Amino acid sequence: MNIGEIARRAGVSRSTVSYALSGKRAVSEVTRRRILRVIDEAGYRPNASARALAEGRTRTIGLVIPPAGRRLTPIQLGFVAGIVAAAGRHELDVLLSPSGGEHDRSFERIIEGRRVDGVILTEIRLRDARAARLRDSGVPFVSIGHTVGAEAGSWVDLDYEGLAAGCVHHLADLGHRVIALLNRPREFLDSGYGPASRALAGFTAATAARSLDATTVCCPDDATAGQNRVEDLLAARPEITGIVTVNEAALPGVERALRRLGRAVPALFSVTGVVGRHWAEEFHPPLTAADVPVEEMADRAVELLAERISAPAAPARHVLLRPPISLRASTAPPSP
Amino acid sequence: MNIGEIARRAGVSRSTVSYALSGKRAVSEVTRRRILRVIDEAGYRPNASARALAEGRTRTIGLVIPPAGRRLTPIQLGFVAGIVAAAGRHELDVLLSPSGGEHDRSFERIIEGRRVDGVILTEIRLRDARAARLRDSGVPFVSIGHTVGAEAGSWVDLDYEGLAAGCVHHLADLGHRVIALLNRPREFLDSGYGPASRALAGFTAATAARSLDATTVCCPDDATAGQNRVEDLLAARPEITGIVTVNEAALPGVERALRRLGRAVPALFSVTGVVGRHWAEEFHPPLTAADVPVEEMADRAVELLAERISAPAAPARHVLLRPPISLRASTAPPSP
DNA sequence: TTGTACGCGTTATCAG
DNA sequence: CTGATAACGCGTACAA
Repeated sequence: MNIGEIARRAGVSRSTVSYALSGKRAVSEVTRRRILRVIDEAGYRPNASARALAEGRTRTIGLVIPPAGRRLTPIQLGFVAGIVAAAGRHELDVLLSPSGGEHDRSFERIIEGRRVDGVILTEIRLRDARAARLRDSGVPFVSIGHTVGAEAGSWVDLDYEGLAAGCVHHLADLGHRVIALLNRPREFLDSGYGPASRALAGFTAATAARSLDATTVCCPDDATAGQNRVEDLLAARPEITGIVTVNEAALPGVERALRRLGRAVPALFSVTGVVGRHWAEEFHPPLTAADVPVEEMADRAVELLAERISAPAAPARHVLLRPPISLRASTAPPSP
Repeated sequence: MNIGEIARRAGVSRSTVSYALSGKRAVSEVTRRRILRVIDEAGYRPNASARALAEGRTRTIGLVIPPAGRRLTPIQLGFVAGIVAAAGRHELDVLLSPSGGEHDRSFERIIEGRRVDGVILTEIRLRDARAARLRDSGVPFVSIGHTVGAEAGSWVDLDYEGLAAGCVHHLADLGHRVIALLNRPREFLDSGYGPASRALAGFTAATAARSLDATTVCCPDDATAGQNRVEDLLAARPEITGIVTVNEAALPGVERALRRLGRAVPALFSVTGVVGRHWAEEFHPPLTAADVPVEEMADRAVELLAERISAPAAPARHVLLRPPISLRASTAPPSP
């Protein structure tokens, strides 16, 4: 069933059928009703490919995520779910592209074939080949996360610098004097991954401002590494009384390490940081932390992208979110 | 840049350009080279929408996942990542549709607009409105998971019945006489969710066959619930020496409950089951369990779908996987 | 208020 | 071996 057949059955031209459906041109009420009845009887739906071709837009956005090899974290999963939901509210479908490096097949297919009206990039790096590619090709895009010098593109990000500093101040206010930062993996820091480097900057600046004794350590994104790092850290520096972490995947290991070392939380040891709400709630005791507002970030990213698609010439917009630290039960004054 | 312009610059017809690219008709070497050079210079890429229209296929598959409200488990995330990767190997893109209930916007958009050549359904239910809808509309589909009476469609599934039985036999062989099944949430069982009901059936049959004292309990998909369920279970029936679980999200809670109750694993208590490898490895001690072969299931699902797309009339195929139980460190003979 | 023509890429067909 | 043409299916600028 196609629009021509509907037109034939309704005794009108194809354009009249199209206008009756879109309302972009006046169609007499009688004609419109007749057309709609025929459409209803025939169960006609416009073909998306033909529509995309004629309109010059696909009503689809691309969502670029790290390839399957690198394990997706629950936060990234949250972005995917949130973006798909938000896109649905804008009547947009989502094409998933697992692309990391330079010339990625699925990424190229999507861009070159103009399969999408815009792209959302996640896990953006300092020099991001995908962002450069999108700029060159003129496809509107928004990134979740930003890098310095990326002012040209729109982005949504978390103020890791301010949040890490906020955590430091919280611990300092409670009376902690010797604290540590449990950061993301070393490679992430080295490759200029924003959250890792900005958390480090915020932590360093705030501990200096409060004259705290500060240690920082990188940690792979898994529980075993988290356990090892914390055990090593407290063996080397037993005087540490609190940890700020931005590595949520390490949390179960942090919990285990502290238990094994007899550092009861929060009586003898405080833990805080920036993590997904799920992880904060699963921690024992529940973690006092800035919850990553995954859904809000996804919403804003889609919103920004929808804007850039409809007005590509408008100036880029930047959204830097700074959620509050949710007081739960993992921080307290240090034991004397 | 379009194919007509390429044809003009190369001094050939549009069809020759197309044939030179696809190889579906012989084109002289000289002409072909000239065309390819022009294409290269102009940076021409066929428009995917126009190609989809002409070919009558989109080179895209739909992946239907539970909506964002219901938390996605790491296994589901694994399916998404695995399917996207496998689809990429078939030169297929993936359109994500978070759809659960009856009339879901994004699902309808995808099906009615013929935006996809086929669909992969996950989290399939006993009477699945989406499966019925796909059957009616004639869109090829494959489901991950199956229900009785769904013989008409192709599917890939895990033999939860055999796997649960295998876990029971493993515990029975070690000498356990009183064991329990920690199942998925009660609503899942009630709504005819296959893995939950088949695990229950396999567990029940095997414990009966081995004359074991068996208890079964449902458990919401989270750690806190897991802890509560296990604590309640062992308070009511302290003689239980082993647990079979198909609820991976509950595992961190299971670990906590056993520790609190002083049931050292595996010396005093055994734990086994069917869970994603990641969860098995994060458990302390590492969990002896049948690892859900997420990647293989994703591969097979895409493969089956590719077959159904190319030969829709061919009979449906069913793949029932039964991975081995990986011996790690969480089971041992019961203490005397 | 309605109809016509165009654009997009692939492919079958007919004609060289 | 190559070219020309039409059809696929839609939205929409433009003409009537």
